[in-house]
Amino acid sequence: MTGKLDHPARGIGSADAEAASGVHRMPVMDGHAEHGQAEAPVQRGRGRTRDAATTAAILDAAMEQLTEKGLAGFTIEGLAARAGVGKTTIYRWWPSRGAVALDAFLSAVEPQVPYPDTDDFATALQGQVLALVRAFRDTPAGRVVRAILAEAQADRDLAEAFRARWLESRRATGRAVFRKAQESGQLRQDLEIETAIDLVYGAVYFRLMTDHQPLSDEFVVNLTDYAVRGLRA
Amino acid sequence: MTGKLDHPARGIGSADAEAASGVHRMPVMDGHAEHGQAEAPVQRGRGRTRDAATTAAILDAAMEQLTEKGLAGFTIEGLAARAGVGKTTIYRWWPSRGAVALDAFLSAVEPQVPYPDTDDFATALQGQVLALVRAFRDTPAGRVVRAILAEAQADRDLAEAFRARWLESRRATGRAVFRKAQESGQLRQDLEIETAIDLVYGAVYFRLMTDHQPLSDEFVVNLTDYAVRGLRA
Amino acid sequence: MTGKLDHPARGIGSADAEAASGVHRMPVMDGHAEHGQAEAPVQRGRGRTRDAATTAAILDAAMEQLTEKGLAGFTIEGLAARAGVGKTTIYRWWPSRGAVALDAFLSAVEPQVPYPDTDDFATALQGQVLALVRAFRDTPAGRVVRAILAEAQADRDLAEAFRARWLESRRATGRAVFRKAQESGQLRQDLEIETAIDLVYGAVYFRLMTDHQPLSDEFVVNLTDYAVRGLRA
Amino acid sequence: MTGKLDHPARGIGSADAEAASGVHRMPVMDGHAEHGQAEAPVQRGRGRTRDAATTAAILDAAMEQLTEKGLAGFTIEGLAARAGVGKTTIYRWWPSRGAVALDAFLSAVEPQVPYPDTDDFATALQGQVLALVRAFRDTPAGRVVRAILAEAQADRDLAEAFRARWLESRRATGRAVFRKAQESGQLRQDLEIETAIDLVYGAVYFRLMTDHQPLSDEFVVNLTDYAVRGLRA
DNA sequence: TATTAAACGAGACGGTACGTCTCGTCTTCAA
DNA sequence: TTGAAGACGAGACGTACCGTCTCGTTTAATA
Repeated sequence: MTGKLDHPARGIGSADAEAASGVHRMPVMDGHAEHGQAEAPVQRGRGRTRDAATTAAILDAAMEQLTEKGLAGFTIEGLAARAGVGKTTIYRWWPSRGAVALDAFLSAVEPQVPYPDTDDFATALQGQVLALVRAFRDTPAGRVVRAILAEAQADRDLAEAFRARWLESRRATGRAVFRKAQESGQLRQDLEIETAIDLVYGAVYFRLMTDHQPLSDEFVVNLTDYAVRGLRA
Repeated sequence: MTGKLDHPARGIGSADAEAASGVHRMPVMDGHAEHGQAEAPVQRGRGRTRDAATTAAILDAAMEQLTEKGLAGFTIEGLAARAGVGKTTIYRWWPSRGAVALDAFLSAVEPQVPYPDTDDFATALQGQVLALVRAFRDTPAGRVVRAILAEAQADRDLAEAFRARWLESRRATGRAVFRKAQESGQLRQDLEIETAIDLVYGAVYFRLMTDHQPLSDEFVVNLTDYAVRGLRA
Repeated sequence: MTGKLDHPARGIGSADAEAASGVHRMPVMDGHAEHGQAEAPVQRGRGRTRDAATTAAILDAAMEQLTEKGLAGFTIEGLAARAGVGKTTIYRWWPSRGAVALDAFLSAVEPQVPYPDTDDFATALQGQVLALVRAFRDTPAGRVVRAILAEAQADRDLAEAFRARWLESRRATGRAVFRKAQESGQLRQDLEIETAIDLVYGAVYFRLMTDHQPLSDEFVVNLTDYAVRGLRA
Repeated sequence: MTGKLDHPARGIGSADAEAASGVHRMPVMDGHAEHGQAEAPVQRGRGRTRDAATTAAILDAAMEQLTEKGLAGFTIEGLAARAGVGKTTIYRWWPSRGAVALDAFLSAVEPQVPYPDTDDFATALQGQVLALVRAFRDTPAGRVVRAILAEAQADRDLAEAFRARWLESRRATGRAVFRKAQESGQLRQDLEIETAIDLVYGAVYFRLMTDHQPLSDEFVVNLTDYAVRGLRA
């Protein structure tokens, strides 16, 4: 939790602890949200319990809406209509459209994206970048990330949440790979790892956002080749 | 002109010819707009002529508004009020708020940004990246570019215009430097230049957009160091 | 309902049935609207119910605005501001400013306007015309009717609504008086009643609209005198 | 001239003198405007003289526009476009759209509408009312008068001009007929003539404005019949 | 015959109001 | 208490015209 938001189960935040444990807790319901760890539905008080189907409908509708209509057509009102849900229900659980988009994105994409387990740094890096680029290029994920990043430029909470729940979660994994390669002598000892990571991924996000050149496989091959040469011992 | 917009002097576009010639024609008036080449104010028919002061007031107000209020507070209505101008006048010349932002940005930033003229590639690159990073970090330019890029995610025309009038215009210069270094043997012969450029600048724009790490001078030093190593012969 | 408007409670229409029963159903809420007959608030589904205070505020503000500023100053925007209400709320219930004016007028004037109960036709007629003329001359009603009639020249729905809800409702009463006088031998048997009514009231509305001569009591006396002579057996 | 308007040849006004002489001076150009009396074009200074064709084009376009599009579609901007004329030219000669409409109406309708010259009052009256009703019913005149009257509800100058240049001009003729009939004993001696005129014409304008019953020939026959009975000695 | 001032077309300009859209909040009823 | 429905105040959107103001061009009386 960022602590800035007063609602008990709001859809933005939950970064620090998760980053450390590598586990991600979704604000969405069971089944959709849980990954590797049991979690009680937190039953408070008496009233009607939260409807898992409703939450799922909202997140699914969000992905569809974003994919079909793009950022401009992604409104809370339209989302509510598409999901067959009251606006109140959305506002009860998420503070903004960006927060919904982020949750929808994470719940859809997170399950994917493995990390090739190789000892060869070059192979591992290329494999991972290729997986990311293909997700951005061939699935709705690209469109959605663009939307979230755009939205985040005017929404500090969303920016922070995206950083913590997507970027940092992936960087953590990446960082480990870089460190292992450093220890095994494949990368130079004095490497500034954050900059090194940006060297590779910055280019990917840059093409995603500006689209000035395609996110081709060839691009990934060249990019990782140049990067590995630049970072090795 | 992109040819997609029917208005003779609309604020987005003017890409193709300019990219080729390296000359940029602003939709704004003389003085503001001209760079190195005489240009007729394009007298069309009779009517009252466009008011240079008004255009300037709008662009100035746009920079102020964006800097102070950010993307969220940058509305056509607010801009008109601040510039002391009718909304109609803005819509007459620009198709969207993004287009105004782009023109305002270019007319404010373009005059700056030199290119260090050195034969040493590493020095030249570092110098230029440093200049860009400092502009993004220490002037309103960074905020404005973020706003434009965000806006461009939902506005294809703006995306195209930003690409053509800012990115491409700068890449053209950069490309020349990369090629010269290639010819002098400082860079490998089979270099895929577009990817190489992204290797460097992608990281800069990534940090600009996500803000996960600061755009420090040290970052630039490391970044260009790694890149140069990765790209050399 | 005229059936031309798709909204369940739109401010124009509701003519036919009402004319027949002499009962008028306002689109406004209870208290304001009901006249002599119980009526369910038409509960549709769940959502928040219409706010009677808001409706009243709008109609009151409409009367004030029309009275003070006249037709030219009677804008939806100004009305919303004066009533402390969002424009949306007005557009939700009325299709045009004319419709608001009509409702405001009817809800303000309807409660008044008795009909002298006499067996003498001449007396009854003069009494009623005098009441109408005095309302037009001495209360805001005149100004408002002029505005509505003006607006109706370019708005067929409003014209129809004004006809049905004001004119026809009053003609129905008048027609009865004329018929009774006809049966008691005070008026000629072959009287074309519609024309007869226009003979009297046409002159009143004519002076209201053109103001070429004052709507004086003396005018009413002469007018009804001439008319009674012209229509008697 | 009303004296309220400062422009030398403005399209509203010219009431008093004309009413007295029965002659109507149009602010429009020769040929179109003059009726029975020579009039100097009032040449002031040297410049280019007013273009009769332009004026005619504007008035013709005004009639067409009003007839086709109605009051709502009758805008200065649209009129200028249709007439192939600059807005300035219209504003130079008329203070408002109502003024143009009035001039257009008068220049189109005035030439018509004779007055049957009979000694029998009933015949004369019926003849004239019939002519007016047919003009309102079967020509664009009706539509245009409705537009002008509507506009006049929010434009005192137009109201005054309409009264003086159309209503009063016709009443003057009518008054003479009523007086002659009074002298010849066909109408009662103590007749209040203004009211008497309204008795007849009020009904016509009422039906024109409200359209609650058709402006049929039969209506005219009954109307004048009842009126004549009511006014005779 | 050249001058010159008004008329004229075009259209830029600061405004106002339009009617629509979406926001985020609030209120009501049903589950 | 959740959730769907939807009323509500707020305010920006992009458009249409308003009436005023330059512009450059045309036209005809005047000097």
